[in-house]
Amino acid sequence: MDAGGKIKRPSFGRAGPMQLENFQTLGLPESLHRKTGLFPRLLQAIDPVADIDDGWGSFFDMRFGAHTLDRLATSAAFQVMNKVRVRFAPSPTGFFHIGSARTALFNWLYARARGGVFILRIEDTDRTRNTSEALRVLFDGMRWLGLDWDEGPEAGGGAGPYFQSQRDDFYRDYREKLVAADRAYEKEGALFFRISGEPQVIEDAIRGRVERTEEKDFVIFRSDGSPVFHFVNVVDDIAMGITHVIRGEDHLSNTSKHTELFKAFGVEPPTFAHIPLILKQNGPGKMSKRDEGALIEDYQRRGFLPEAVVNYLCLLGWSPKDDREKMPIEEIIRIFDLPGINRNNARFDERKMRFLNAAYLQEIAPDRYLELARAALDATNEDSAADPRYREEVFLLCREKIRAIDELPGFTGYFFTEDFPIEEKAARKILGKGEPITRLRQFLAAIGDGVDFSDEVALEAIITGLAGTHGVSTGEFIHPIRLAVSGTNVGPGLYGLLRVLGRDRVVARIERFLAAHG
RNA sequence: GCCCCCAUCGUCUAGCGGCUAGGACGUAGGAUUCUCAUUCCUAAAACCGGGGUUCGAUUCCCCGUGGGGGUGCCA
Repeated sequence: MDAGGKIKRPSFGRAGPMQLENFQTLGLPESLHRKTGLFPRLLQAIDPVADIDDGWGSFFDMRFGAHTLDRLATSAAFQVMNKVRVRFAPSPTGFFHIGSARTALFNWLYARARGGVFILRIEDTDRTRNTSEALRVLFDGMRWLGLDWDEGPEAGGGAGPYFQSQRDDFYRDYREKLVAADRAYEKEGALFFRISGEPQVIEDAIRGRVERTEEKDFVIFRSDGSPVFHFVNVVDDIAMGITHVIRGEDHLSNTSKHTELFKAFGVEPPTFAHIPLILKQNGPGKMSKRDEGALIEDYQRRGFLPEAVVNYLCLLGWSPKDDREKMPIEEIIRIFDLPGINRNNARFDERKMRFLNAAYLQEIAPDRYLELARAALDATNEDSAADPRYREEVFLLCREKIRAIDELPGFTGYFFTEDFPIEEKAARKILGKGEPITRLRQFLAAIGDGVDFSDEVALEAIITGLAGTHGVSTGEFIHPIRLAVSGTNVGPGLYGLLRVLGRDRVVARIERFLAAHG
């Protein structure tokens, strides 16, 4: 301990195991160090960057009987003592930006990882646009991603109201405190905050120590009487008992204003964690609303799977450190922590998100997939007249080919019309070698005597039988058949394709093809 | 201009003094003798530069450079 009666914060490194010397710095019995595998988790469960004051001594003096430290870290009593309260505080703009979504996600993850409380607070001061519509976009997006909030609009909670537009009483009270303490003064109609001018040191959970000195007094109430962001943000965080402020790095430079305010109110600032920004896919700068792929509702509309979007967003600035990428959210919650977040900005890459989406898409329940597929095709109206059962067969068949639902319409065209084009390039490639016309005739002849088209195995047997009989590869049959029935050389496996199209379509299409090309 | 943050393949990342610098997306070949946008294998592909510290730096420090952010009576 130093003269101030406080133990200096030990340097744990970033989520690494705790060193013996740090251990000793905390004044803990050396024997406990043998449980070193448990300590990092315990310490992180408490707070990776909190000031270690003498509360620690008494904490460790408490006896938890036979409880291991591991159990202690997750015990109900411990959780209550150290309840994490985080908030996501968006301004309803009518869009749900992907960067905002990730900020919400990291807050939510942290709350869930610590058994804490996730609060949604709406920063709707000086709003003029259609707020209810903007709120709907936000709530829909949050719920779609699975980011449920414990306190906030439509959820209640004891620290409300959760709309800044309804918190004028708080702002007035806190304003009075500053005026009474001579920390605020009026000038040109606006109310200015009188800074201390002291260097503001923040121990960022991600970046470590950051020091910045605020140099000018700043406005906290406009001349029209309305409070500005810095003020309401801090007041609400105090009033709502926020313990950890997890937000974008674009706020890092503002944090010195905020710590000035916290201190002016006599409140110890919360732990800050400034997460890196998401940069646009192409070109310089952070992603903005105008950029391609910037909006959550866009992915929702295009039929992306929320678990894939969430998984991808987790990987943008955070990693499990062990090469895993596709992970269930429960597992991410289990190992998520603040120091594990990167410090550098990350460029958004829709291709990788698409890759993850494909992986999830192949494993979701058929009913869920079909629902998404129907919605996507309803938009094109291409298949409106088709039999519902047939539609489902088509969608299921094409699932393996697509990475996201928005690619589905590109695969289904020829299933729903007899007037599909024969791709010139594919035709040239396939008709140019072997004896495709002969093979088609042989195939027609072979299926003439009652092959069961609902049986892919039987269909395969026909083709392999024909290939064997005529001494050619199965491809000699497969490629021309695919071309004749679909007009292209790419698509689902042939036997499934034939099964779904059914005998009537297949025969008619091949005959028509022969008439045109034979 | 001033202030703050950051820096490993094209992209997302692992690495916390000694490694053939690992994985993933994407890309290029090949395989699965059915295409392919699936799967599998292989390949190309990175430590921004310069000084230190050290027996030894991708790793620690400093300076550049580059990128990002802030600097509103926006949030």
